[in-house]
Amino acid sequence: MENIRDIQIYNTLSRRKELFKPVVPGMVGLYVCGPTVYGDAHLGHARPGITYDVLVRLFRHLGYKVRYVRNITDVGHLESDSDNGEDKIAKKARLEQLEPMEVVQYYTLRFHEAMKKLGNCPPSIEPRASGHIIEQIALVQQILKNGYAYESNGSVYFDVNEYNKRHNYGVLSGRNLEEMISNTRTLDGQGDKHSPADFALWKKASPEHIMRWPSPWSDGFPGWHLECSAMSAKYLGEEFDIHGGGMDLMFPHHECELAQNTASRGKGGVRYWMHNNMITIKGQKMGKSLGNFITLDELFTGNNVVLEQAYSPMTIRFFILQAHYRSTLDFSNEALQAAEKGLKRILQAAKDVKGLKVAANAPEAVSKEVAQIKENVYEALCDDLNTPIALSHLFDAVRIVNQVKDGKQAIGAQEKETLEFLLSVIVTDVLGIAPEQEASAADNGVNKVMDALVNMVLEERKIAKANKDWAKSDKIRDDLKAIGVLIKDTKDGIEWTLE
RNA sequence: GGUUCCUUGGAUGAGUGGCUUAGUCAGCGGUCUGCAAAACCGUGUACGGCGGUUCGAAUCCGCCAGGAACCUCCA
Repeated sequence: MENIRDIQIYNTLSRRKELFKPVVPGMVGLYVCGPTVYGDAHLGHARPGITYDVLVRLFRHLGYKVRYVRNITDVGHLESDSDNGEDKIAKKARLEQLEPMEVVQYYTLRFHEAMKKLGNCPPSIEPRASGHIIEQIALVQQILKNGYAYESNGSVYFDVNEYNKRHNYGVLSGRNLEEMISNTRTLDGQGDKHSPADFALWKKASPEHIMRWPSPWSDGFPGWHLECSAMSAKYLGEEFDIHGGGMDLMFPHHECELAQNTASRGKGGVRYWMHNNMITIKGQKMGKSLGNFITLDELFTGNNVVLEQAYSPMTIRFFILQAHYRSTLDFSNEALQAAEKGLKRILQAAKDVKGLKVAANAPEAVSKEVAQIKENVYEALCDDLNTPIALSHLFDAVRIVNQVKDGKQAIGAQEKETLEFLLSVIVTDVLGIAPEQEASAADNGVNKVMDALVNMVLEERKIAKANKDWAKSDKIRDDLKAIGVLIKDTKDGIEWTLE
């Protein structure tokens, strides 16, 4: 456990990096917008999952106590903001002839599974919108009471113009209200709204709408933006540290959330807004609208025409960590394949570092370099979560490990300890990069038998080699390779790994 | 149309006034090896174009070109 040190975080509100100062010393409250569960998670969903996971891991590593809240949106998220916009969950349920909550349950479990495979820690609290209707109604009442909302035909809308008289609607996303209104695409009227910029806090349900709850205004359902305001305040308090999410949520979702917070309790409630950038494919955003997304399951199995092969969850994680979270990251087979090899290299070194021989004393240059690498890694991570730079320094550590392994460099016990720390604690605990979980065969004895068999075959090969029977020796190597056993002849003997 | 952002070598992707202009992958040369694999060492005409500011710019400013995101749902 390291001591708490300064962390810089880029705050969307100020558009610059700021020194992180928690509301309560030593504690971090983090709220991240989770998925709307009406479909399988795709590569794009992996990004916030991994980004905020590393943030949480870093804070914890540095000694902070973190409460990580990530919601599940299971109601209120409409296909469009027009009056006939259908609820995403309800639509899926109708199409599949399922109960909406069956849809929610199914995709929530699939989401959890994918996040787990990617090595993400589960959130401390994972609240659902449908479980917080009471809190959301109370929030609407408070906003009404404060004069920033109006009821219209059973629905309640946020009065953006009224709000903007005293506050600034648009601070977060950097736009101004007049421009927004003048640029609003003309829909066929605006229904019950007073202004096109207004957004729904509560919507009256049409007769066929199944997901509905009683409220003072109508049987209906909460607006999409409401859940995050209600649940973040409930679990993290009216003022908390960090709110994260994808850049595409900045407007309108986060802008509205901020307005709701301010309208109900007089302050925005969030100290640092963090936004991760998008994953692109051929330069375009991967997303539902363009239909150009690849689901995580497809990536893990290779089952998608654009994929040349399957990519392991850790490869995906490594791929994402090799780019800074505020940059776009372009998907391609080539890039994933590069990530796969880089990952393998770092994991191999993480394994090798444990067996390194230690010299009585190390050259001063190496000693200094190793210490410097550790410092550099921390500096990068604490500089707005610069994982690509942190990884580049970790590869310096990898190089030293390999040099020592090859007998071309000497290190002392102290250096070895630091290298081990970097490649286990930092790589595994902080970045969450761990060797892939072996198949479930791990404990049923199959592995023991496998070990014994491979070793027997290798013994044969050793004899062949001793007799300079290269044909036989190579055949054994090729045959083993065909079933996925890779052989390396090293000066310390033969090593083998499963592909 | 409005707002904002981006354009770095073969691919990916950091950096952001000068310092060695990361790293990963690929390529090339070498070491090691029976060969291979791995590893190590060496190796890269890179900063969209044109101007300007500056002693000095890929980094700041302006214009141009190309691309993207948001403005409707999206992580």
